[in-house]
Amino acid sequence: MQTDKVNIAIVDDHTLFRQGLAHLLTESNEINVLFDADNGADMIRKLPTYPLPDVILMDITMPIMNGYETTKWLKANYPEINVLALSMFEEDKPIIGMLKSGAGGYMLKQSKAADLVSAIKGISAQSFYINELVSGKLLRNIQNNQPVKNAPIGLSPNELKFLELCCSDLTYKQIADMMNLSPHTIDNYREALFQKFEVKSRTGLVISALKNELIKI
Amino acid sequence: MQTDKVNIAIVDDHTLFRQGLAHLLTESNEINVLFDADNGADMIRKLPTYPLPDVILMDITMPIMNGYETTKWLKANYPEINVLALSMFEEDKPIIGMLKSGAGGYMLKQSKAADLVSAIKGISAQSFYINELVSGKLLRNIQNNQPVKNAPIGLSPNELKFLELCCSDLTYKQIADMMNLSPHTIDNYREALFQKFEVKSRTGLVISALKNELIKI
DNA sequence: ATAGTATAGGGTGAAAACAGCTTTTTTTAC
DNA sequence: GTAAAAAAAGCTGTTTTCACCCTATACTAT
Repeated sequence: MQTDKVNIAIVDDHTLFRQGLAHLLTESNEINVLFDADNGADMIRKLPTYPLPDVILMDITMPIMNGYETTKWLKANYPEINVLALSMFEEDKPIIGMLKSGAGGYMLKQSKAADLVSAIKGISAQSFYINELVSGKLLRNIQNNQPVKNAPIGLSPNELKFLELCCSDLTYKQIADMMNLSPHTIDNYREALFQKFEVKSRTGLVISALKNELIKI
Repeated sequence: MQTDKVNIAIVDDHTLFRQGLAHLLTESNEINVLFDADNGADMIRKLPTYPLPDVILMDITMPIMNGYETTKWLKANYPEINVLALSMFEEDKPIIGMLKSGAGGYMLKQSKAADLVSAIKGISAQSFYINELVSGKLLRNIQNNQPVKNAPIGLSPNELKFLELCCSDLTYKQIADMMNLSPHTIDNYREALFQKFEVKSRTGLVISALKNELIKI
Protein backbone atom coordinates (compact mmCIF):
# COMPACT_ATOMS: atom_id res chain seq x y z
CA MET A 1 0.00 0.00 0.00
CA GLN A 2 3.09 2.19 0.03
CA THR A 3 2.22 3.59 -3.38
CA ASP A 4 -1.23 4.63 -2.26
CA LYS A 5 0.19 6.95 0.35
CA VAL A 6 0.37 10.64 -0.33
CA ASN A 7 3.98 11.80 -0.46
CA ILE A 8 4.53 15.13 1.18
CA ALA A 9 7.21 17.53 2.39
CA ILE A 10 6.97 20.01 5.26
CA VAL A 11 8.46 23.51 5.15
CA ASP A 12 8.44 25.35 8.49
CA ASP A 13 11.09 27.07 10.54
CA HIS A 14 10.14 25.58 13.92
CA THR A 15 11.97 22.29 14.19
CA LEU A 16 9.78 20.75 16.87
CA PHE A 17 6.59 21.63 15.03
CA ARG A 18 7.93 20.35 11.73
CA GLN A 19 9.21 17.07 13.08
CA GLY A 20 6.25 16.57 15.36
CA LEU A 21 3.89 17.06 12.46
CA ALA A 22 5.92 14.63 10.37
CA HIS A 23 5.50 11.90 12.98
CA LEU A 24 1.85 12.70 13.50
CA LEU A 25 1.08 12.44 9.80
CA THR A 26 3.19 9.34 9.31
CA GLU A 27 1.14 7.58 11.96
CA SER A 28 -2.03 8.14 9.99
CA ASN A 29 -0.72 5.50 7.53
CA GLU A 30 -2.09 7.49 4.64
CA ILE A 31 0.75 9.93 4.37
CA ASN A 32 4.45 9.53 3.76
CA VAL A 33 6.71 12.41 4.75
CA LEU A 34 9.61 12.48 2.29
CA PHE A 35 11.55 15.32 3.88
CA ASP A 36 11.23 18.56 5.75
CA ALA A 37 12.91 21.95 5.42
CA ASP A 38 13.65 25.04 7.50
CA ASN A 39 12.59 27.58 4.88
CA GLY A 40 12.09 28.00 1.13
CA ALA A 41 15.77 28.05 0.24
CA ASP A 42 16.37 24.89 2.25
CA MET A 43 13.44 23.23 0.46
CA ILE A 44 14.79 24.17 -2.98
CA ARG A 45 18.11 22.60 -2.06
CA LYS A 46 16.55 19.37 -0.80
CA LEU A 47 13.87 18.97 -3.47
CA PRO A 48 16.11 17.31 -6.14
CA THR A 49 17.48 14.78 -3.68
CA TYR A 50 14.12 13.13 -2.97
CA PRO A 51 11.23 11.76 -5.05
CA LEU A 52 8.88 14.56 -6.04
CA PRO A 53 6.26 15.14 -3.31
CA ASP A 54 2.55 15.25 -4.18
CA VAL A 55 1.89 17.93 -1.60
CA ILE A 56 4.04 20.42 0.28
CA LEU A 57 2.85 21.82 3.60
CA MET A 58 4.00 25.43 3.62
CA ASP A 59 4.42 27.79 6.54
CA ILE A 60 4.23 31.48 5.58
CA THR A 61 6.54 33.49 7.80
CA MET A 62 10.02 32.02 7.59
CA PRO A 63 13.53 33.46 7.55
CA ILE A 64 15.50 33.78 4.29
CA MET A 65 12.66 32.73 1.93
CA ASN A 66 9.05 32.94 3.02
CA GLY A 67 5.95 30.97 2.05
CA TYR A 68 4.70 33.40 -0.58
CA GLU A 69 7.98 33.40 -2.51
CA THR A 70 8.51 29.68 -2.10
CA THR A 71 5.01 28.85 -3.37
CA LYS A 72 5.50 31.08 -6.40
CA TRP A 73 8.82 29.41 -7.11
CA LEU A 74 7.21 25.98 -6.88
CA LYS A 75 4.39 26.93 -9.25
CA ALA A 76 6.97 28.21 -11.74
CA ASN A 77 9.33 25.26 -11.47
CA TYR A 78 7.20 22.34 -10.29
CA PRO A 79 3.60 23.20 -11.15
CA GLU A 80 2.54 19.60 -10.53
CA ILE A 81 3.32 19.88 -6.81
CA ASN A 82 0.35 20.98 -4.72
CA VAL A 83 0.93 23.47 -1.93
CA LEU A 84 -1.13 23.51 1.25
CA ALA A 85 -0.56 26.66 3.31
CA LEU A 86 -0.29 26.28 7.09
CA SER A 87 -0.72 29.38 9.22
CA MET A 88 -1.54 30.59 12.71
CA PHE A 89 -3.76 33.43 11.48
CA GLU A 90 -7.02 33.59 9.58
CA GLU A 91 -6.72 37.06 8.11
CA ASP A 92 -8.04 37.71 4.64
CA LYS A 93 -4.83 38.89 3.07
CA PRO A 94 -2.51 35.95 3.79
CA ILE A 95 -5.23 33.53 2.73
CA ILE A 96 -5.91 35.32 -0.55
CA GLY A 97 -2.17 35.95 -0.87
CA MET A 98 -1.16 32.30 -0.55
CA LEU A 99 -3.93 31.20 -2.90
CA LYS A 100 -2.82 33.79 -5.46
CA SER A 101 0.77 32.62 -5.03
CA GLY A 102 -0.44 29.20 -6.08
CA ALA A 103 -1.45 27.33 -2.93
CA GLY A 104 -4.37 24.94 -3.37
CA GLY A 105 -5.58 25.23 0.20
CA TYR A 106 -5.10 26.97 3.54
CA MET A 107 -5.21 25.36 6.97
CA LEU A 108 -4.76 26.75 10.46
CA LYS A 109 -2.18 25.37 12.86
CA GLN A 110 -5.03 25.20 15.36
CA SER A 111 -6.65 22.49 13.19
CA LYS A 112 -7.10 18.91 14.31
CA ALA A 113 -4.80 16.29 12.83
CA ALA A 114 -7.68 14.42 11.16
CA ASP A 115 -8.74 17.57 9.35
CA LEU A 116 -5.21 18.18 8.15
CA VAL A 117 -5.00 14.62 6.82
CA SER A 118 -8.29 15.16 4.96
CA ALA A 119 -6.96 18.37 3.48
CA ILE A 120 -3.74 16.70 2.33
CA LYS A 121 -5.63 13.82 0.72
CA GLY A 122 -8.10 16.25 -0.84
CA ILE A 123 -5.48 18.50 -2.30
CA SER A 124 -3.51 15.54 -3.59
CA ALA A 125 -6.54 14.16 -5.44
CA GLN A 126 -8.06 17.38 -6.69
CA SER A 127 -5.22 19.90 -6.63
CA PHE A 128 -7.23 22.06 -4.27
CA TYR A 129 -8.92 21.80 -0.92
CA ILE A 130 -11.53 24.38 -0.12
CA ASN A 131 -12.64 24.39 3.51
CA GLU A 132 -15.05 26.79 5.15
CA LEU A 133 -12.21 29.16 6.03
CA VAL A 134 -11.19 29.56 2.42
CA SER A 135 -14.60 29.31 0.78
CA GLY A 136 -15.97 31.93 3.14
CA LYS A 137 -13.24 34.40 2.18
CA LEU A 138 -13.65 33.67 -1.52
CA LEU A 139 -17.42 33.96 -1.40
CA ARG A 140 -17.43 37.20 0.55
CA ASN A 141 -14.82 38.52 -1.83
CA ILE A 142 -17.09 37.83 -4.81
CA GLN A 143 -20.33 38.85 -3.15
CA ASN A 144 -19.03 42.15 -1.88
CA ASN A 145 -17.42 42.67 -5.26
CA GLN A 146 -14.29 44.11 -3.70
CA PRO A 147 -11.59 43.11 -6.15
CA VAL A 148 -8.93 45.11 -4.34
CA LYS A 149 -10.07 45.08 -0.72
CA ASN A 150 -8.64 41.74 0.29
CA ALA A 151 -5.85 41.70 -2.22
CA PRO A 152 -2.58 40.41 -0.87
CA ILE A 153 -0.18 43.16 0.03
CA GLY A 154 2.75 43.68 -2.29
CA LEU A 155 5.66 45.60 -0.81
CA SER A 156 8.80 47.02 -2.34
CA PRO A 157 12.08 45.87 -0.77
CA ASN A 158 12.45 49.25 0.94
CA GLU A 159 8.89 49.17 2.24
CA LEU A 160 9.51 45.75 3.72
CA LYS A 161 12.76 46.90 5.30
CA PHE A 162 10.94 49.91 6.73
CA LEU A 163 8.17 47.67 8.03
CA GLU A 164 10.67 45.49 9.85
CA LEU A 165 12.34 48.52 11.41
CA CYS A 166 8.90 49.78 12.44
CA CYS A 167 8.58 46.81 14.81
CA SER A 168 10.82 48.44 17.36
CA ASP A 169 11.25 51.27 19.79
CA LEU A 170 12.90 53.42 17.09
CA THR A 171 11.45 56.76 15.99
CA TYR A 172 10.86 57.42 12.29
CA LYS A 173 13.82 59.79 12.40
CA GLN A 174 16.08 56.99 13.60
CA ILE A 175 14.67 54.63 10.99
CA ALA A 176 15.39 57.24 8.30
CA ASP A 177 19.00 57.44 9.47
CA MET A 178 19.36 53.67 9.49
CA MET A 179 18.02 53.42 5.96
CA ASN A 180 20.05 56.44 4.82
CA LEU A 181 16.91 58.18 3.65
CA SER A 182 15.26 61.52 4.35
CA PRO A 183 12.55 61.50 7.02
CA HIS A 184 10.22 62.72 4.27
CA THR A 185 10.76 59.57 2.28
CA ILE A 186 10.00 57.56 5.38
CA ASP A 187 6.82 59.63 5.56
CA ASN A 188 5.93 58.43 2.08
CA TYR A 189 6.52 54.80 3.02
CA ARG A 190 4.42 55.19 6.13
CA GLU A 191 1.50 56.71 4.24
CA ALA A 192 1.68 54.05 1.53
CA LEU A 193 1.68 51.25 4.10
CA PHE A 194 -1.13 52.84 6.13
CA GLN A 195 -3.24 52.80 2.98
CA LYS A 196 -2.29 49.26 2.00
CA PHE A 197 -3.01 47.92 5.47
CA GLU A 198 -5.96 50.23 6.08
CA VAL A 199 -4.65 51.42 9.42
CA LYS A 200 -4.16 54.80 11.04
CA SER A 201 -1.29 54.25 13.46
CA ARG A 202 2.12 52.66 13.59
CA THR A 203 0.90 50.17 16.17
CA GLY A 204 -1.97 49.15 13.91
CA LEU A 205 0.50 48.72 11.10
CA VAL A 206 2.77 46.44 13.11
CA ILE A 207 -0.05 44.24 14.37
CA SER A 208 -1.52 44.03 10.90
CA ALA A 209 1.82 43.11 9.34
CA LEU A 210 2.29 40.35 11.90
CA LYS A 211 -1.18 38.95 11.33
CA ASN A 212 -0.65 39.09 7.60
CA GLU A 213 2.56 37.15 8.09
CA LEU A 214 4.68 39.72 6.31
CA ILE A 215 7.08 40.10 9.19
CA LYS A 216 8.37 37.95 12.03
CA ILE A 217 9.50 39.05 15.44
CA MET B 1 10.31 -1.11 30.34
CA GLN B 2 7.07 0.83 30.51
CA THR B 3 7.79 1.96 34.04
CA ASP B 4 11.14 3.38 33.05
CA LYS B 5 9.55 5.82 30.68
CA VAL B 6 9.07 9.39 31.74
CA ASN B 7 5.38 10.23 31.96
CA ILE B 8 4.57 13.67 30.65
CA ALA B 9 1.69 15.93 29.67
CA ILE B 10 1.74 18.71 27.05
CA VAL B 11 -0.02 22.05 27.51
CA ASP B 12 -0.16 24.23 24.36
CA ASP B 13 -2.95 25.92 22.46
CA HIS B 14 -1.88 24.85 18.97
CA THR B 15 -3.43 21.48 18.37
CA LEU B 16 -1.14 20.39 15.55
CA PHE B 17 1.98 21.34 17.48
CA ARG B 18 0.76 19.62 20.64
CA GLN B 19 -0.28 16.40 18.96
CA GLY B 20 2.72 16.37 16.67
CA LEU B 21 5.02 16.76 19.61
CA ALA B 22 3.21 13.97 21.44
CA HIS B 23 3.83 11.56 18.59
CA LEU B 24 7.41 12.69 18.16
CA LEU B 25 8.21 12.14 21.82
CA THR B 26 6.35 8.84 22.00
CA GLU B 27 8.54 7.52 19.19
CA SER B 28 11.64 8.14 21.24
CA ASN B 29 10.57 5.16 23.41
CA GLU B 30 11.78 6.97 26.50
CA ILE B 31 8.75 9.14 26.99
CA ASN B 32 5.10 8.38 27.52
CA VAL B 33 2.61 11.15 26.82
CA LEU B 34 -0.28 10.75 29.24
CA PHE B 35 -2.43 13.57 27.92
CA ASP B 36 -2.40 16.99 26.39
CA ALA B 37 -4.35 20.18 27.05
CA ASP B 38 -5.31 23.39 25.27
CA ASN B 39 -4.48 25.72 28.15
CA GLY B 40 -4.01 25.81 31.90
CA ALA B 41 -7.67 25.48 32.78
CA ASP B 42 -8.03 22.50 30.46
CA MET B 43 -4.98 20.91 32.10
CA ILE B 44 -6.40 21.38 35.61
CA ARG B 45 -9.58 19.66 34.51
CA LYS B 46 -7.75 16.71 32.95
CA LEU B 47 -5.05 16.25 35.60
CA PRO B 48 -7.16 14.18 38.06
CA THR B 49 -8.31 11.79 35.34
CA TYR B 50 -4.82 10.50 34.51
CA PRO B 51 -1.83 9.16 36.45
CA LEU B 52 0.29 12.03 37.74
CA PRO B 53 2.85 13.07 35.10
CA ASP B 54 6.52 13.41 36.02
CA VAL B 55 6.98 16.38 33.73
CA ILE B 56 4.63 18.86 32.09
CA LEU B 57 5.72 20.67 28.93
CA MET B 58 4.27 24.15 29.24
CA ASP B 59 3.65 26.77 26.56
CA ILE B 60 3.55 30.33 27.90
CA THR B 61 1.09 32.37 25.88
CA MET B 62 -2.25 30.60 25.92
CA PRO B 63 -5.86 31.75 26.07
CA ILE B 64 -7.86 31.57 29.34
CA MET B 65 -4.95 30.53 31.58
CA ASN B 66 -1.35 31.14 30.55
CA GLY B 67 1.87 29.35 31.35
CA TYR B 68 2.93 31.58 34.24
CA GLU B 69 -0.34 31.13 36.12
CA THR B 70 -0.56 27.45 35.33
CA THR B 71 2.99 26.78 36.53
CA LYS B 72 2.34 28.64 39.79
CA TRP B 73 -0.85 26.65 40.28
CA LEU B 74 1.04 23.41 39.73
CA LYS B 75 3.77 24.34 42.20
CA ALA B 76 1.10 25.14 44.80
CA ASN B 77 -1.00 22.03 44.22
CA TYR B 78 1.34 19.44 42.77
CA PRO B 79 4.87 20.50 43.73
CA GLU B 80 6.20 17.09 42.75
CA ILE B 81 5.40 17.67 39.08
CA ASN B 82 8.27 19.22 37.14
CA VAL B 83 7.48 21.91 34.62
CA LEU B 84 9.54 22.44 31.47
CA ALA B 85 8.72 25.72 29.72
CA LEU B 86 8.49 25.69 25.91
CA SER B 87 8.66 29.01 24.11
CA MET B 88 9.35 30.64 20.76
CA PHE B 89 11.34 33.50 22.29
CA GLU B 90 14.58 33.74 24.20
CA GLU B 91 13.99 37.01 26.00
CA ASP B 92 15.25 37.43 29.54
CA LYS B 93 11.96 38.18 31.19
CA PRO B 94 9.89 35.14 30.16
CA ILE B 95 12.82 32.86 31.00
CA ILE B 96 13.34 34.36 34.45
CA GLY B 97 9.57 34.64 34.80
CA MET B 98 8.86 30.99 34.11
CA LEU B 99 11.72 29.89 36.37
CA LYS B 100 10.40 32.10 39.15
CA SER B 101 6.91 30.69 38.59
CA GLY B 102 8.40 27.29 39.31
CA ALA B 103 9.55 25.85 35.99
CA GLY B 104 12.66 23.67 36.21
CA GLY B 105 13.84 24.42 32.69
CA TYR B 106 13.23 26.43 29.55
CA MET B 107 13.47 25.17 25.98
CA LEU B 108 12.89 26.87 22.64
CA LYS B 109 10.43 25.52 20.09
CA GLN B 110 13.27 25.83 17.61
CA SER B 111 15.12 23.06 19.51
CA LYS B 112 15.86 19.66 18.04
CA ALA B 113 13.78 16.73 19.23
CA ALA B 114 16.77 14.94 20.73
CA ASP B 115 17.60 17.96 22.86
CA LEU B 116 14.03 18.17 24.10
CA VAL B 117 14.12 14.48 25.06
CA SER B 118 17.35 15.11 26.99
CA ALA B 119 15.75 18.03 28.77
CA ILE B 120 12.69 16.00 29.72
CA LYS B 121 14.81 13.14 31.05
CA GLY B 122 17.06 15.58 32.86
CA ILE B 123 14.28 17.47 34.53
CA SER B 124 12.57 14.23 35.51
CA ALA B 125 15.70 12.93 37.21
CA GLN B 126 16.96 16.12 38.80
CA SER B 127 13.92 18.39 38.98
CA PHE B 128 15.74 20.93 36.83
CA TYR B 129 17.46 21.15 33.50
CA ILE B 130 19.86 24.00 32.96
CA ASN B 131 20.94 24.48 29.37
CA GLU B 132 23.17 27.23 27.98
CA LEU B 133 20.13 29.40 27.35
CA VAL B 134 19.08 29.35 30.98
CA SER B 135 22.51 29.25 32.61
CA GLY B 136 23.64 32.19 30.54
CA LYS B 137 20.74 34.31 31.73
CA LEU B 138 21.19 33.24 35.33
CA LEU B 139 24.90 33.87 35.28
CA ARG B 140 24.64 37.29 33.69
CA ASN B 141 21.89 38.10 36.15
CA ILE B 142 24.22 37.32 39.06
CA GLN B 143 27.37 38.80 37.59
CA ASN B 144 25.75 42.09 36.65
CA ASN B 145 24.11 42.11 40.04
CA GLN B 146 20.88 43.44 38.60
CA PRO B 147 18.27 41.99 40.90
CA VAL B 148 15.47 43.92 39.23
CA LYS B 149 16.64 44.34 35.66
CA ASN B 150 15.53 41.02 34.29
CA ALA B 151 12.76 40.48 36.75
CA PRO B 152 9.59 39.06 35.26
CA ILE B 153 6.97 41.66 34.63
CA GLY B 154 4.01 41.66 36.96
CA LEU B 155 0.93 43.45 35.71
CA SER B 156 -2.31 44.41 37.38
CA PRO B 157 -5.49 43.17 35.67
CA ASN B 158 -6.16 46.66 34.34
CA GLU B 159 -2.64 47.04 33.04
CA LEU B 160 -2.95 43.74 31.20
CA LYS B 161 -6.29 44.77 29.75
CA PHE B 162 -4.73 48.08 28.66
CA LEU B 163 -1.77 46.24 27.15
CA GLU B 164 -4.08 44.06 25.09
CA LEU B 165 -6.02 47.08 23.85
CA CYS B 166 -2.70 48.73 22.97
CA CYS B 167 -2.14 46.06 20.33
CA SER B 168 -4.52 47.74 17.93
CA ASP B 169 -5.21 50.77 15.81
CA LEU B 170 -7.01 52.49 18.72
CA THR B 171 -5.85 55.82 20.16
CA TYR B 172 -5.33 56.11 23.91
CA LYS B 173 -8.48 58.24 24.04
CA GLN B 174 -10.48 55.38 22.52
CA ILE B 175 -8.86 52.89 24.88
CA ALA B 176 -9.80 55.13 27.83
CA ASP B 177 -13.42 55.15 26.65
CA MET B 178 -13.45 51.38 26.24
CA MET B 179 -12.07 50.88 29.74
CA ASN B 180 -14.34 53.56 31.21
CA LEU B 181 -11.35 55.39 32.62
CA SER B 182 -9.99 58.90 32.31
CA PRO B 183 -7.31 59.43 29.64
CA HIS B 184 -5.07 60.53 32.52
CA THR B 185 -5.39 57.15 34.15
CA ILE B 186 -4.47 55.56 30.85
CA ASP B 187 -1.47 57.89 30.90
CA ASN B 188 -0.47 56.38 34.23
CA TYR B 189 -0.76 52.85 32.87
CA ARG B 190 1.27 53.79 29.84
CA GLU B 191 4.07 55.34 31.89
CA ALA B 192 4.15 52.42 34.30
CA LEU B 193 4.38 49.92 31.44
CA PHE B 194 7.01 51.97 29.60
CA GLN B 195 9.15 51.77 32.73
CA LYS B 196 8.53 48.08 33.33
CA PHE B 197 9.35 47.18 29.74
CA GLU B 198 12.08 49.80 29.40
CA VAL B 199 10.64 51.24 26.20
CA LYS B 200 9.84 54.72 24.95
CA SER B 201 7.04 54.16 22.47
CA ARG B 202 3.77 52.29 22.16
CA THR B 203 5.20 50.21 19.34
CA GLY B 204 8.16 49.20 21.47
CA LEU B 205 5.76 48.28 24.23
CA VAL B 206 3.68 46.03 21.98
CA ILE B 207 6.69 44.23 20.49
CA SER B 208 8.19 43.77 23.94
CA ALA B 209 4.95 42.41 25.37
CA LEU B 210 4.71 39.91 22.53
CA LYS B 211 8.31 38.76 22.96
CA ASN B 212 7.77 38.47 26.70
CA GLU B 213 4.76 36.31 26.00
CA LEU B 214 2.41 38.48 28.01
CA ILE B 215 -0.04 38.96 25.19
CA LYS B 216 -1.12 37.03 22.14
CA ILE B 217 -2.38 38.39 18.85
C1' DA C 1 -4.53 56.68 64.10
C1' DT C 2 -1.56 56.94 60.49
C1' DA C 3 2.02 56.08 57.34
C1' DG C 4 2.43 53.47 53.29
C1' DT C 5 0.79 51.87 48.89
C1' DA C 6 -2.02 51.19 44.96
C1' DT C 7 -5.27 53.25 41.93
C1' DA C 8 -7.65 57.04 39.65
C1' DG C 9 -7.64 61.61 37.90
C1' DG C 10 -5.70 66.43 36.54
C1' DG C 11 -2.75 69.94 33.74
C1' DT C 12 0.94 71.46 30.71
C1' DG C 13 4.61 71.61 27.28
C1' DA C 14 7.43 69.28 23.98
C1' DA C 15 8.20 65.68 20.73
C1' DA C 16 6.65 62.52 17.62
C1' DA C 17 3.34 60.86 14.61
C1' DC C 18 -0.03 61.72 11.18
C1' DA C 19 -2.20 64.00 6.79
C1' DG C 20 -2.05 66.16 2.46
C1' DC C 21 -0.04 68.20 -1.19
C1' DT C 22 4.09 69.73 -4.12
C1' DT C 23 8.62 69.23 -6.32
C1' DT C 24 12.88 67.00 -7.68
C1' DT C 25 15.48 63.04 -8.94
C1' DT C 26 16.02 58.51 -10.68
C1' DT C 27 14.41 54.47 -13.30
C1' DT C 28 12.24 52.32 -16.76
C1' DA C 29 10.29 51.70 -21.16
C1' DC C 30 9.39 52.75 -25.79
C1' DG D 1 16.32 60.50 -26.46
C1' DT D 2 12.35 61.29 -24.25
C1' DA D 3 7.98 60.44 -21.89
C1' DA D 4 6.01 58.05 -18.18
C1' DA D 5 6.41 56.06 -13.80
C1' DA D 6 8.43 55.38 -9.48
C1' DA D 7 11.17 56.83 -5.70
C1' DA D 8 12.89 60.39 -2.82
C1' DA D 9 12.55 64.80 -0.67
C1' DG D 10 10.24 69.04 0.80
C1' DC D 11 6.68 71.94 3.16
C1' DT D 12 2.90 72.99 6.42
C1' DG D 13 -0.34 72.10 9.78
C1' DT D 14 -3.00 69.08 13.02
C1' DT D 15 -3.44 65.34 16.22
C1' DT D 16 -1.56 62.07 19.21
C1' DT D 17 1.86 60.55 22.06
C1' DC D 18 5.10 61.20 25.54
C1' DA D 19 7.16 63.21 29.88
C1' DC D 20 6.70 65.24 34.24
C1' DC D 21 4.59 67.26 37.93
C1' DC D 22 0.61 67.17 40.87
C1' DT D 23 -3.90 65.77 43.91
C1' DA D 24 -7.56 62.65 45.77
C1' DT D 25 -9.35 58.39 47.32
C1' DA D 26 -9.29 53.82 49.17
C1' DC D 27 -7.26 50.02 51.07
C1' DT D 28 -3.99 47.83 54.61
C1' DA D 29 -0.62 47.06 57.83
C1' DT D 30 1.38 48.32 62.10
